[in-house]
Amino acid sequence: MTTIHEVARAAGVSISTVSYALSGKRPVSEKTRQRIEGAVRELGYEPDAGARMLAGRRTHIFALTEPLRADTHAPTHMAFVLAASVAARRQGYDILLLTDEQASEGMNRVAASNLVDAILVLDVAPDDERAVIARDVGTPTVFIGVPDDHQGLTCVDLDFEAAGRLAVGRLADAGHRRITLLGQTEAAYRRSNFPRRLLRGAQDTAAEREVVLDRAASGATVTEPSTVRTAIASALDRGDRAFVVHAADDVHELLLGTLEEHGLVVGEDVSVVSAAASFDTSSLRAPLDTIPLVPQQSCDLAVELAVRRLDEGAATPEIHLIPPEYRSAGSVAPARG
Amino acid sequence: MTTIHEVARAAGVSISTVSYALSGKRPVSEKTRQRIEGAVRELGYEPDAGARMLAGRRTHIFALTEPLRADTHAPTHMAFVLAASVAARRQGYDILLLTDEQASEGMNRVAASNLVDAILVLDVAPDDERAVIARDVGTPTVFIGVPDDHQGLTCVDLDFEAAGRLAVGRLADAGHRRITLLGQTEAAYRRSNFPRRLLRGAQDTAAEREVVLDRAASGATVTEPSTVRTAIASALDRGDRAFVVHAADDVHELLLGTLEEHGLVVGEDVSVVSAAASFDTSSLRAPLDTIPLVPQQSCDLAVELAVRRLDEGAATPEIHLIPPEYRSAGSVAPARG
DNA sequence: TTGAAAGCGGTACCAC
DNA sequence: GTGGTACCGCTTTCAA
Repeated sequence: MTTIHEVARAAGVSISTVSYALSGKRPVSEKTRQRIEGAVRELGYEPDAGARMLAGRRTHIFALTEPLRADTHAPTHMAFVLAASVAARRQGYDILLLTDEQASEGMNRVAASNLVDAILVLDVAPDDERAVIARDVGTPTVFIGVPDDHQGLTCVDLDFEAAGRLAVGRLADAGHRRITLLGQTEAAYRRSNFPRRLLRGAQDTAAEREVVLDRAASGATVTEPSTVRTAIASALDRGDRAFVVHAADDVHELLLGTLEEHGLVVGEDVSVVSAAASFDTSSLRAPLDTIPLVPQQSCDLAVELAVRRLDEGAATPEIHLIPPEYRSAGSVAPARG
Repeated sequence: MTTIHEVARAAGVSISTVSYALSGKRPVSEKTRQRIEGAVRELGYEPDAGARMLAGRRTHIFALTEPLRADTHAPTHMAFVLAASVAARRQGYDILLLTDEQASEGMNRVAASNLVDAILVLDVAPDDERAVIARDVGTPTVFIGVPDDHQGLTCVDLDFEAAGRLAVGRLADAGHRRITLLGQTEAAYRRSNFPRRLLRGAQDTAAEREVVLDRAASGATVTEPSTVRTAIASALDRGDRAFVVHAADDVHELLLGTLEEHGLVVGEDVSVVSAAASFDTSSLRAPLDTIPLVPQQSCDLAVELAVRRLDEGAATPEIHLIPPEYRSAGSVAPARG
């Protein structure tokens, strides 16, 4: 194992100079810096993690807690884990996983042992027990998602309410007076609060714009194709020709397939807006207007907030809602007659 | 922050006694142990991770590398990550995530900086570049999966070949002379080697037992419902009444759905065996004979091997293939006519 | 059965 | 611009 002493000797300088050359916390003459960097490369030096943690006050590790409930949508979840990991690495941090029971219990453990510099919280539930823990661990914690009681917490999330308003607003703009919100499973509305937030936004705008908002869940706990098809058929019977979809990719496929079966062309006979989808909607059979949920965006911000808190000391905890963005793809048509 | 000194003072002993009382590496009288444990609990003492890493030679962290290719099956992958995490925790280890580019690059980094005690490798490709890295990092590495060139590596995996043999064997036992293997996507056969291993086992036994083995892939890169349906219809036309399924849950559903549409009852008119499924087959519309792939089993073994290597020094690298287990559920019927 | 003390490999202060 | 060195908090010899 190469130590900083060997690097110092090889470069003919003291260990403190090596340390400063690498951290940049003190100016080092160009020449000696070059020599040090040469020695580092030649010896394949990498600072010992344990020593760095002990001497410095940074571990360069973030914890990522994820309960992984049985009904977690795996692809979306993986996208968030990946995004968090990428965001952390960009700032020089590694991710330590706290899954399952460890999601809560582990928070205290890693905080008490100074294993991590900050904690990122995924898969946030309305009554998330991690909110309580976050308030009294001394470790900076950032929620990616917003629990009902978010007092004193730092949270990052897409502004789902604004997304709901935006989706309904655009359809209302196109002249639609009846809109169906094809939403998440019923279980999701109970388990998380972001579906409700989107719904509220949609309802508010519907009321303002005086349009009727019909609702259709995509199933009880998992997507039920027959339920979805029936719900869509009913909507069409009612005369609805505008849909806001806030659901997984398979529900999108089901909607587009069912509309096709009914001989309706998206962007002509019917209008569809996909809201807060975390997957790539461009792989669907028809291009859809989208208000995307970009995991990387949330995670980048979360990491940035954590880093800022570490660098600048205590910051005001607050909710950071990312404004939704509307991407047109021609799936919204003017209402007819 | 509570340190070992404070605990020592509170218990009226020296810090070394505290250390030994907690690690158990030296006998400590019952009385003093009680006092120390009391102090620990009262002060909420948790050893500093950095100090432990530096002084001891253990970080109590395992790295978990997962490239997360675009076509990774998210639910299965998540099951493995969770299983690895649980297995590691049971032995007192935390999991550090190395995703994406870090999957390879990170291995060297965490090894050189002594951030982890061992590395677990997920989502193994036939020509996995991590095999090369594993051979020359000084850190014990265990593959969950088997790359083509596994010389000098420690690998853990289900014995897919045996699983293939077992599945075909049972169907042959039931008198079937034509069997269709409804397999993975074509991309999967290129990207991983476990589908090929299962296929080879199936083919071997088919040859031995003189049964015809037909093949049907479930799609090019992702499941294509129409492709699957067509393939099943062809198989039925050919007179095949026995299926081995080695694919994701949606393919299982498609098979069962299509058989139903054809008026065939599983366990009576047709026989179906699900091989190496990592999901819960009991939630399918019909109970299926299963040769399960249990992530927890592989991960427990992988962690055990890693721990053993740390405790006992170098061990012989070798391939550990977990014998498949056949679980009957009445979905295999005697062949007719 | 217990204690004292020498490191582990860095960081960052204090001098020069 | 550079070097010396006192820690950081724990593990583990060595001694009693």
